[in-house]
Amino acid sequence: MNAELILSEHIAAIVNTLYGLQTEPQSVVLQKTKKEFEGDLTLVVFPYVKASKAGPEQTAQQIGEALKARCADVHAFNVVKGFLNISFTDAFWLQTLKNMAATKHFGTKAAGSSGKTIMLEYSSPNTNKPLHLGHIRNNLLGYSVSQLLKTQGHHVIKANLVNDRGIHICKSMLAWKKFGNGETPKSSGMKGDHLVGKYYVEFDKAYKREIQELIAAGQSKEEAEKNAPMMKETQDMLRQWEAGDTATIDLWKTMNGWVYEGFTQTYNMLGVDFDKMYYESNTYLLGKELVQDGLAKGVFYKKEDGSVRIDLSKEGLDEKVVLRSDGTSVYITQDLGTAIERFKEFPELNQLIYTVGNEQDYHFKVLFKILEKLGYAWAKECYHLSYGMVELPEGKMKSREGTVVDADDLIHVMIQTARETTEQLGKTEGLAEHELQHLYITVGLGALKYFILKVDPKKKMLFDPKESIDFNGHTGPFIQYTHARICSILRKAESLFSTFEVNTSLTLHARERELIRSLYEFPAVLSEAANGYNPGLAANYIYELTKLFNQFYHDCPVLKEENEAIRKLRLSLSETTANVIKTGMNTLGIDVPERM
RNA sequence: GGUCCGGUAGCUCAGCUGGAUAGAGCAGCUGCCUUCUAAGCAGCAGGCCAUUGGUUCGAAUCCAAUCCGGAUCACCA
Repeated sequence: MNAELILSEHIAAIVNTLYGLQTEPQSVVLQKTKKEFEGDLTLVVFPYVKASKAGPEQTAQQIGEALKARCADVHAFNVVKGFLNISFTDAFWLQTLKNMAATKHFGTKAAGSSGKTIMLEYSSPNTNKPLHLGHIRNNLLGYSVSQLLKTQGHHVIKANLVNDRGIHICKSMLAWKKFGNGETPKSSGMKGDHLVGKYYVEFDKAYKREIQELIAAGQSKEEAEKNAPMMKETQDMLRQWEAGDTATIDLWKTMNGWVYEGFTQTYNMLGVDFDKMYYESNTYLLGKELVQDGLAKGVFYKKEDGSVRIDLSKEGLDEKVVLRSDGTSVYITQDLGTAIERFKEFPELNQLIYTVGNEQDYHFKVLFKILEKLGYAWAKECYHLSYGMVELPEGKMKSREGTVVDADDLIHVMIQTARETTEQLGKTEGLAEHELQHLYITVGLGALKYFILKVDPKKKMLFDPKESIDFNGHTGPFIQYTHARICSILRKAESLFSTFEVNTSLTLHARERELIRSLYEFPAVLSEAANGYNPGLAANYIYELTKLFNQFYHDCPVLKEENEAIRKLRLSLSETTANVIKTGMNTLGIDVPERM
């Protein structure tokens, strides 16, 4: 029942007999007919004019006539220049709708049906400061891609590798010890991650003061940065941590605990979750033994200074250190170790995806190349889901300059705006208080998530805090609103009519046909979005579909339609549209309300 | 400097495996609520697809060069 498949088989056969070609059906290129022309699918006939020894119009005419003669689903065709526009019969589209309406979870493949297991790592925050807008993009993207992969029948393990150790955490710890006076989230009323973030800023202030003093005392900037007591103490603290000093470890656990409580709240608001938590404090030593392995295999080599390196200059990359001269490992060593560990832990793993910003493109190139050189066959199944930075009108967000857009603040503003808008419109009488609260969250976050996910992940995106995120037009709430409208019809219809059946001998209204055609594309869109790791494709499709529904809604009465068969068709069409909107938005992690 | 990514309406973005007159939304202007939710629908206006050359029946799309912006090239993570 696939429109493209039907046509391409017939067309291949036609051009082969007519023009003596040997065209495969797969190589017949069809495209959606442009809106301003009559038709469903369009064949560009230029590739065949040489063989047909006729002009483009004539060739198109010939193919069109042959097609209509041999394919019962083809209703009509027209030729514009070299373009053959083909229309299917209404019966074909009605049958298509009937099938879609009868398919449970239309557009998605059954869970686990692909037999593929994919680990997708995302979020991976540092525990020294709260989440900001950049993390939001990461979280939403990672979660959405995991949802998209699931629609293709893959088993997905969502993983979060928390960077819970290192010099930056020690900075917050040191500042808290020095200036904190025992402050806790409880005593301050602050969310734990924000409290720890506050001391990270405190550290920076104190550190900068010390540097200024040392410079004033005659040291160079570099010397001052190295010699500042705050920095020395932090490094001491890191050493104590690594040595397992009880007091340091206790403080570390306490403060990380605060951060986790805060993160959990933010994750819950964003509606993202994880199947597997990893902590760098457990994994940072991984990968060291691998260095021996790499040396033995001749992949790595040891320099005179004792450091171990790999030369990737032949691959167009540089020389990369994998073990410092003091024998400690660097970031990439850990990453090598954890990757290998994960394939050991999950032998069924087919793919490993890292959701990390494009500033680390180079890092992942090197990482995957080293894994390949070490002889791991799965190295080619590692993928860097790289995304662009979120920028402000002034440029990049800089935490030190206080220009970051805080995740919790932004979420709060979105929910607040959703409340104000909803109250202004006043369409929610009868909803209980907890339902209203839920609605504000759904709409506020719907706006935020859609705003971020509709943009191609690869591209950097701009966020202007002065212009709040819209609720009209190409937005999440527009789509949610349409869904609520459909639900309203369906609620009323339920009490009136029992079944929404499709009579395939009806004549379609142009709006109906457009809508069915759009619904029909849904499975292909989901698979394309999943294969390209691009939620933006799904987001833009849902918007197009929603716009079409609103036109249909405007032009075609549903409940008020007097012809029963047409009314039932429209109800079925409405219901299928609502399902597709819901399923589609679900891949974006966006909930759709039944009333708003 | 090497490598990589990007440059489409005033603004934010689609379109990029070559196809018809380059699309949306916002902002601006104009209509449409006694009729299934106006968070909607319809319309007007807005463009040298950074520039130049090439490939061909055809280029926003592919190639090259140039200009502009960003990232990266740590014994940081």
